[in-house]
Amino acid sequence: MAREVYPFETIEQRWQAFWKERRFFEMDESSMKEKYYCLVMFPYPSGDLHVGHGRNYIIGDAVARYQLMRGKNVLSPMGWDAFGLPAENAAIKSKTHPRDWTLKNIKRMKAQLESWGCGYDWRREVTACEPDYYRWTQWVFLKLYQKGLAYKKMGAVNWCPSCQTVLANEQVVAGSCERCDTKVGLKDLEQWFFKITDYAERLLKDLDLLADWPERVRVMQRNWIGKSIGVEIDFPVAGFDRKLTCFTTRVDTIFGATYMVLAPEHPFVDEIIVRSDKADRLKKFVTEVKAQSRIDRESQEVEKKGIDTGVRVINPMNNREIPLWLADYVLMDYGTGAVMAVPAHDQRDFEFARKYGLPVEVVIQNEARDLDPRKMKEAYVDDGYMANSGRFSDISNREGMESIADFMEANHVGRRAEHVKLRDWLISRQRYWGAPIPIIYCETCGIVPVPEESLPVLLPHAVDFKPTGTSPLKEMSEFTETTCPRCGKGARRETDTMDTFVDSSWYYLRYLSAGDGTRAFDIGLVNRWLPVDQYIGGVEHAILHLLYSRFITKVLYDLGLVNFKEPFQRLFTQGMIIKDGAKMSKSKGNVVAPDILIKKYGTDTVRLYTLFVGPPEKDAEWNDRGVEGAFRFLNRVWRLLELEGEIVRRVSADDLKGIRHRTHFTIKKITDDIERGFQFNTAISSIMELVNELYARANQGPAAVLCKEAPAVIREAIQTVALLLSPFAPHIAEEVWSRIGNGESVLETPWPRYQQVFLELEKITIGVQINSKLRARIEIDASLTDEALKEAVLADEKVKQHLGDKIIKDFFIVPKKLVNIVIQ
RNA sequence: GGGCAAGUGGCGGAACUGGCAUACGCGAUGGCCUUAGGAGCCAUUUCCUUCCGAGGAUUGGGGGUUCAAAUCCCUCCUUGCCCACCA
Repeated sequence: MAREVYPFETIEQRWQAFWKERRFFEMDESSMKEKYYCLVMFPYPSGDLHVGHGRNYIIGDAVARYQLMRGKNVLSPMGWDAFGLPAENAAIKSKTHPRDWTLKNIKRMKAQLESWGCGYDWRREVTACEPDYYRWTQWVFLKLYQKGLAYKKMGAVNWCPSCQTVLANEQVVAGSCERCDTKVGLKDLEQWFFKITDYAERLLKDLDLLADWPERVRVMQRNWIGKSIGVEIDFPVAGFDRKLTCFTTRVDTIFGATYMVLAPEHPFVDEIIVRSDKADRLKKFVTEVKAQSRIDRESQEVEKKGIDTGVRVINPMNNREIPLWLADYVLMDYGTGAVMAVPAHDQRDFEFARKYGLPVEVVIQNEARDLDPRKMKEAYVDDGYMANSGRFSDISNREGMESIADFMEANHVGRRAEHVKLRDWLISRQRYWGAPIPIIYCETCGIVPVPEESLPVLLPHAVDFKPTGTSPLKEMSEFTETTCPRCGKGARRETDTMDTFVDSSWYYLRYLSAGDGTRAFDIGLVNRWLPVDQYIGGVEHAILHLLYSRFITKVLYDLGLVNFKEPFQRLFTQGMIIKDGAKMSKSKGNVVAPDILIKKYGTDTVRLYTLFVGPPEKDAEWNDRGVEGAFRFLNRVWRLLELEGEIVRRVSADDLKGIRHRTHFTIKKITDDIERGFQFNTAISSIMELVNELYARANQGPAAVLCKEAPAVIREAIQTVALLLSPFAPHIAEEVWSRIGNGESVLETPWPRYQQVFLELEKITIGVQINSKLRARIEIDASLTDEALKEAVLADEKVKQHLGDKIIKDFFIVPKKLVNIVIQ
């Protein structure tokens, strides 16, 4: 049996064609209107999109449509983060070329985006794996190279000894290679890095400029950069003519240092081994630690282990000799790779000292001054008073920190220093499917950058994939063999490609100049359109992508190529869509495909439900029954067209006041909800309330007298429903508007404005509390004075009943809301 | 272990600056319409008690501030996310 539902299919097709034909989403460079750059994070083209992905694009589209109606010149572009590992995996598995696989997915996903009714300026589409894009990614690399911000050094990578291949962290499953199950180790390789640490301070400080970013994202970035303030201390090594420097944030505990620990990778370790009588045991220890994969090394499960080197270092504060150990818990790439261990006041040192029987000495006392190393079960890490610290004893440890630092600087045994956790950005990938690093190695000239005019370094198309995942570029002489741009002699090309995060760290600039074969971006255009007014994407990119983009922007700023310091003015991170308690994924089999739902209920329903399901910044559970609810609502909206006359015949003068109030209240509410952080869920619920009120009027008895104003007021209400609904359910909104509105398209109609006079009511209902308990509700004139209000409340029968003859102690009035009568 | 969120009906969630808790939707129940209802419309729906007037309880638990607390403070519990040997 056919259900009587609104003809969503024809409506949606018609309006999508109309928008395209009228080019509503093509940004007009010559327009004098205020610009609005609405950017949704460009997707990795992995194949089918599900409703969880859809949330991202639907939010972005709703924002773009709202801003168009606010009269802005909106730029809403879309592109593809098209390089990356999955394409290579697919190539190996199904014998397709990564490019074919990627372009096929792009085609499919583009069709899905269009079926959602999302409007983009497709003239500006960018595809990161195409030469006209990655040519400029290579150009960005050269800019960093010229500034000394791209450099080569040894770096450790996950290595599968059986496949002879570098593995990404995600290819290491429980310490073993995902393909052949061999135990994965670390291997040092020459790698390209970007010197992001040079920008750590600015990346940290400029977070203050990003007041419109979610606080939690700023906190995550701050923690990731991880600045700590402390002191670098030089410890002379007994019997060696050298010092070991360690960094500490707790210089106040220096008198309690009972041993020092080096990372096994520390360069001094080799010197020790050469002169040690237990060289074999030390070598064995170092080898064991180095054999651990990164995952194992950083796992908390594995117990810390260490070994005494026999060497002793001298504490510069008290000239005491303490033993030097090696331990796997000290990392070479943080601080100096050497740690002074204070077991009494650091939990990790405490556990290590207890395990190996090293002394524990209290140098910070608690309030009760009763800390005793023999009785301690854990380290005392709080503030306290200096103890056993020579002339620094008895002052507070905070004071001690400063005094000791001053002393060290004066006596040249240490200095104040800052360290950051942030590491330089390793951009080399031993992969095929990425932008080739534009570098040439020449026997005579050394490392030579490819000249800008020779870009792009093209990725060869005809390649042969090994099942092990080894990059095929290495063995392609037609790629590797070249001539040196400097001396003309034979030379060899770099075969590493760039991390895909490089591609995505500048794409928002390319949209302004997509297709321009002469430059990466037009400086004038970029400076006019950036920073992005609203960036929208998943919180999983809160750290890396956003940090790298900020970094690249700052580098371009320093090069005078852009005039803004931050690329993204406002950031919105939407929550995930959950199904059956878990994130949607193919492997879990809980994916909700949008195509079926769109076919059954139409795009507007899917869009409306997606926005209604919950606050967009939070995770939300998908419920197919809820989709039906959204569909019911849109059908109710549709039927307003035929109910209009009925409502007009049934409304009284009072009803009209109520409807007009509700109409204008809804305009205000929705505008506030959108402006105040995209609260689409409550915005939609208030449209539902307006529609519900119109239905209530349609179902009551006919009015005694026909109101002259009725047709205009009811028409205004229905038109308002269409306009307010249009960012969320644009197709039905257009259809309703075109049938009863005054123009062709809602997109050419200004966003409605509310009138203050209609927001104010003559009669209001207030709650009456007696001793904070609600006892009555009374209707009063809104204009009543406090005195008159009090009188009216006390005259109410129900109130009188509850008051009895009790004495009124206090009478609180909350204007237009409630009163609270306090009695004995 | 650290950091950040969050805990409200059977469910998703609302409540803006401390001011009528549970808007809106889902589900459920009843009615109307109907040959039929998996359409539509209407009504009820936090829980307990009820003589049907109403009364009492309620925002993870406990305590506090206040005329007034989901909201502020203290404390405990639970869940989720991110980071994690960071010296």
